[in-house]
Amino acid sequence: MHYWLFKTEPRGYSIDDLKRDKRTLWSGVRNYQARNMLRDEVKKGDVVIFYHSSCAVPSAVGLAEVTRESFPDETQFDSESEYFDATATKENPRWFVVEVKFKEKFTHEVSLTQMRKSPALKDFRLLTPGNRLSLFPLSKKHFETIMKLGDDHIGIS
DNA sequence: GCCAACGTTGGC
DNA sequence: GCCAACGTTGGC
Repeated sequence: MHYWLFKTEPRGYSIDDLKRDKRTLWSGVRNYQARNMLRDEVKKGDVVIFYHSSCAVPSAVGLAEVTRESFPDETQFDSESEYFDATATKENPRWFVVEVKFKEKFTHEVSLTQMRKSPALKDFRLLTPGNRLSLFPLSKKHFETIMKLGDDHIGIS
């Protein structure tokens, strides 16, 4: 079992949207490094931290679980879609999706600022300059540290 | 809106 | 294969 962080812009698709939908296909990934991980390494049962980016308070906001491993992203074949890719074919698809289901929305979100302050997250990928990958794996240690930052906040606010 | 840090594209 | 130009991401 592996841990992942998936970035999303809440204006586009938020943890509340996932909570409402229960399940969703993680479509629209159009970066080769992210694609390769999505296609080859994200496995059923893996745990996903949902991260809101490009918003007022960038934060880890909840958890999801992978319920289906990679298969072709239909949006690449849809000329109406913003994710359409004219070079992709059904026989040779270029982009992939996984399915995730909602697990929980954090009572206390863990902000990027909060994470930067944690010594245990010094080498966390999200915090390294220029990190632009929309998804990446994280260690159990980092996962547990983030969960603890949320727990520790209880009673302080 | 600014800008750093990328990734992608395309001419050569 | 190099690299300049351009586009995108995403925090601030």
